[in-house]
Amino acid sequence: MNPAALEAAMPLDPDRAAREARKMQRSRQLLDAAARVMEREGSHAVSMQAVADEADVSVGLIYRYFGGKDELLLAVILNVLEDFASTVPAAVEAAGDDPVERLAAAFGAYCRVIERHRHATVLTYRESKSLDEAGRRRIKEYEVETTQPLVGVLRDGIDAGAFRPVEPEMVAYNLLLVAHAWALKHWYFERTLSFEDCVRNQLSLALHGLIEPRQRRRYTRFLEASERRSRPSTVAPGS
Amino acid sequence: MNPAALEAAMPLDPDRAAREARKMQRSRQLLDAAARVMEREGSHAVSMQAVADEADVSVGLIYRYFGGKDELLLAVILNVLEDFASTVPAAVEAAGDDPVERLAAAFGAYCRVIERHRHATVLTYRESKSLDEAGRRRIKEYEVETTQPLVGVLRDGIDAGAFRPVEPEMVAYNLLLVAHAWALKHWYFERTLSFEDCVRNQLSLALHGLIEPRQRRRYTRFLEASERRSRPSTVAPGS
DNA sequence: ACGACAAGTAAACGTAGGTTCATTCCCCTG
DNA sequence: CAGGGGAATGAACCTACGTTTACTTGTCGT
Repeated sequence: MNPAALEAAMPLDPDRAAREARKMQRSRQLLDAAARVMEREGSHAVSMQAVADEADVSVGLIYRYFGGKDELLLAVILNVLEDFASTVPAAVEAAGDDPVERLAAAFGAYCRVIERHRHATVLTYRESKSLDEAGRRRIKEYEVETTQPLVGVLRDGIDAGAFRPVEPEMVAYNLLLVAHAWALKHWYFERTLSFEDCVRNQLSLALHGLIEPRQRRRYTRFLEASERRSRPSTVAPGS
Repeated sequence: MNPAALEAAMPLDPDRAAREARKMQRSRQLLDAAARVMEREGSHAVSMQAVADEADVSVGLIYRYFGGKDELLLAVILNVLEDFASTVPAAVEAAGDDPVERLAAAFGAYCRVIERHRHATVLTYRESKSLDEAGRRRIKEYEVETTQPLVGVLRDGIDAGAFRPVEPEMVAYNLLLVAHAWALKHWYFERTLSFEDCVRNQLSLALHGLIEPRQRRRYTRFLEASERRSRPSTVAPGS
């Protein structure tokens, strides 16, 4: 019997419950501190001391809540993935039945999670090396899982004739990558685009490659965003 | 007067030249060893000892050729970028005048460089933190520079009326990202795709979003690759 | 008020790994 | 053969950091 099962067996103890709650709160605090510290000094690797300082606690305390640095790191990363898992499907459901609307909602939600956890996202790429094989597997599997809403939306859209018959898994992962790009290449994109503009442009670009040509006219509002504002000069287009 | 200038002033000294050549050779050897060692034990951070062992030299020797670990890392990364800078423009030139052909050549060349240096590429994401600000800036600027061929091809294609009027910088960077994805998410893509198939699919997908609708019919050979082989089952497409 | 137990602290420890340096090796010239 | 100088070695050094642990503080029931 694991602790969780035991707790479920006796849900009445208020003392136990209160302590659990405070423990959760502390965990969150530490997690947030860890996320924040890598936001500030993005260049150095994250040291336990730095996390402790950020959270205004002592180093030793972290070890009461997390088994070690690996576990803390893993927790930060999983925290992001949980945000995907709870946010994206909800956004899709709220978007109605139209496949394009649903895809737009899913992608938008995905991007917004990234924006919320921008630095934790790059952490996934930077520090996943220091995790053991089990941790890495867990992250990979969870990441694949978070793309399932996108895959579903794409598949439905294809079956409904709104999208071209592409490989949904591949396209979904491409969308994931483009979303990650906002975190990974932030120094590049922020030079010319705001977050919202970036999302709109990327979505428009993707939809141009996805939507079945005959359906185009119904979705012009999604498709216009990525066009350049200035016309391409006076050169005659007929080559 | 720096050493290079001095050497240029007396190009006749064969002794000096021979030494320079041997020095270069050793540098390459160490660089290759560094690249290889992170290929083998991809998970751990790369230790100087490991690099030394791989190159069959002593640790101390590395410091005769590189100022320290940072410099070695930077050299490995710049080495990849140099490959882009020398390979991609050549491929574009060899591709003729057609904008789509040129883009396909540029993207293909880009991807092939990534494949050649797959592990060094993920290194760029993983370890760039341990570089100083100057090193990181250098990498960023060089990276932007390597996308210029793509930007040029896109811009020309737009002016020629072959591509839709998109933002060339953004699309170019998306292509770069999709190419990097082969290295970053190799564990995912390799499950279902060979390298060549992946490149073809990605290119096809991108072109579907790029090519001016009226020009489509001329480029069907590029556009078919990303279609699913099996028809989407017997579900009636009319929703 | 007083033990008892959880919550929290900070100094000490251990070690991995980057860097240095005294020494040895090797080749070339006189 | 001698000796000089660059190439190469690897053991010793040093620092940073993850982890442990002996200790202090706070809280609660009786």
